[in-house]
Amino acid sequence: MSDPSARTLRLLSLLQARRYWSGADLAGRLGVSVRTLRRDVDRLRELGYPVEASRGVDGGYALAPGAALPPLVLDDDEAVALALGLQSAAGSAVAGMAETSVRALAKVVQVMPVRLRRRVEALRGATVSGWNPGEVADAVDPAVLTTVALACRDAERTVFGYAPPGRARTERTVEPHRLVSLGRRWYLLGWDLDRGDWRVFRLDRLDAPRGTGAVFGPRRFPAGDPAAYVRERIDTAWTRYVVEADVDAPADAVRRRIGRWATVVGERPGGCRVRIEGDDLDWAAAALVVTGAPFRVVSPPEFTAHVAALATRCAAAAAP
Amino acid sequence: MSDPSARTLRLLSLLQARRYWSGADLAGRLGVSVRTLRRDVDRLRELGYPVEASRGVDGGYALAPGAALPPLVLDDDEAVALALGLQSAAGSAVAGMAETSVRALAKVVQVMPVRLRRRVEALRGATVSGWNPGEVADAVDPAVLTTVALACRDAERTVFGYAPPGRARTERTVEPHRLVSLGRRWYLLGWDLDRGDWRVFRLDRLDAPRGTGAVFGPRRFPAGDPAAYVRERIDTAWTRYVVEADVDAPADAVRRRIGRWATVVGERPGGCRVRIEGDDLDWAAAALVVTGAPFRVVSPPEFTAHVAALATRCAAAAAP
DNA sequence: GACACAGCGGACAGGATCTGACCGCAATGG
DNA sequence: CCATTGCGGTCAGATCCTGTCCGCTGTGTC
Repeated sequence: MSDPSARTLRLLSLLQARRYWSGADLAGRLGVSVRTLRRDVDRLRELGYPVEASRGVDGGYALAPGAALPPLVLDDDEAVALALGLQSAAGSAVAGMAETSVRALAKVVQVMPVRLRRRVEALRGATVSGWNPGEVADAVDPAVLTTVALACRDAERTVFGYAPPGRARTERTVEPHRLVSLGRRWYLLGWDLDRGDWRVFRLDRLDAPRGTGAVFGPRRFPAGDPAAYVRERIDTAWTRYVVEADVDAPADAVRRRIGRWATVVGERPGGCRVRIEGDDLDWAAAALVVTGAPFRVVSPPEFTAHVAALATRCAAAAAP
Repeated sequence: MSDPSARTLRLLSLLQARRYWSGADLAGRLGVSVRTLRRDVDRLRELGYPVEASRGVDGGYALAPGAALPPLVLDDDEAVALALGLQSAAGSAVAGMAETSVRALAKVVQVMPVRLRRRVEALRGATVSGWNPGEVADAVDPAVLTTVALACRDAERTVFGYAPPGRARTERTVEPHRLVSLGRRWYLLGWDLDRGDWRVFRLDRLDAPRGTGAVFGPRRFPAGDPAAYVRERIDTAWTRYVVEADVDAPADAVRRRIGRWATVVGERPGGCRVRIEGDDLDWAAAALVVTGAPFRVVSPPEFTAHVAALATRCAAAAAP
């Protein structure tokens, strides 16, 4: 361990693996004298990573939170957990969070050893995403997601198969521009080389993407905000409904149980009104079932009919 | 940028920020000659990070997956996404995944700048966890989780408030030993200094934990496997039920929609039998509702009654 | 097949850096 | 008051690092 730069990296990882280190310990681990260790610590501090030192008996060093996040040194298990966590965060509904998660995920996956990638694949089967179950069928393969994200970041020409609804699968060659997450779907905005025009692709209809290795120069996207462009272009025909219902349970309790899917829009003693938006009436009904409380449908009429049908369905299910 | 170790770190981060770099670009960014850049690249390779180089026109450098994950250099947004992702992964049901996620999360949080930590806090409110809603009330505060995880890792004596069910909150001083995740609850196994014995604490009943700074020597846990010990000690009295039902929908479709909560235990043409385990009958009923298909309750009798009640509840809800 | 491009790596010399040793000093806690 | 532990100055010698120069080797294009 003679090389200073290797040692600096190693020191950083040691300081992340355990909080408190005595100077002698660290010096021993790095195979240098304490004096040199002190110099290394100084170097880290100059690089902006605040290493705190305490003197006296039980003194030692600890890496404190600083202005910037230091390079994270993670072991195998942690890396796998991270990849899985980011995958689930990629399905998050928070604006902007999904894109960022995918970016980070792509970064990690790019340099992740193959054996770890295999572990992630294997575990992904076991950990189903927490998405609205009605949408799981449309879920994007994380491998596709990260491949495309990397291609966007690196401006790398990409080939993939694409199957528009009702039409045959074709091969496309595209200069990927931006990934856009709308609702719970992912879209790729890119310049279609075969068509010679900007196109929007739904990621769940896209398969086997691979970079060609060819890097393209920056092509200006003319239409301003990519997200807005995608929003205009996509098929907004799928039924979108807004369900409202009165629930005979305190707003707090309701929020606790179904706050993820519903918003409380009105409150009264012992009850509240909730609104559920989505594109699956069964799901809305299920949410109201989970409250465990009596409720009354306010709107829309289709939902009233749906719940009535559900009543007979349940009655039949409980019949001997 | 004269210091080699700073430069090495920076090179690593550049290689993570973009995939392909030409030698000249990298040298320019680092403020050194191409020759020195080559030497730096060699250094990285010696450290075990496989930097691939390609020659000829459009040649350049790229960081490839190697034997070990290189230190990850993340920007602010990515770090926040990572923390949120790991938080949700900490609620994952996959064995062992939860513990690892928490460990990684603790590692990140320890060195995360305060401003980022605040952003994570703020966003956590917005992104509700994907847990079984029936359990959200028992959710552990991630701050508590990470603090305790760090204390375990660093063998740091810890003080916290603890409120056993039905008894008053008391202050405890503990040498934390292991975090155990069982079902969807978290437990801390530790040596209670006041009681002079090993104790198990439920993390959702624990508040305001803080390290005392005192590091304790390794105290051997005598009873073998901590997880088994905790499993024995905890209150297993909460009702646990197993619901089975026949659903008139193909197994594939059912799995796609409610695979997260139910397992398909039998298959027949056009239908299948599912099993749902948990501690909330409403939740099981909701899962069946989400299938959108007719079903029949097989067992247990309580559930038949529950579904019958649900039928009347729905009928009432749909009544004008 | 010739050519340009871009990475590879040897050699070299001057200068900068790094290291361990030794020193006294400054907090800290018992 | 004392042991412990980190801090930082100084020094000398060894080491390294850097830019320059050069010829070589793949790669893709014309």
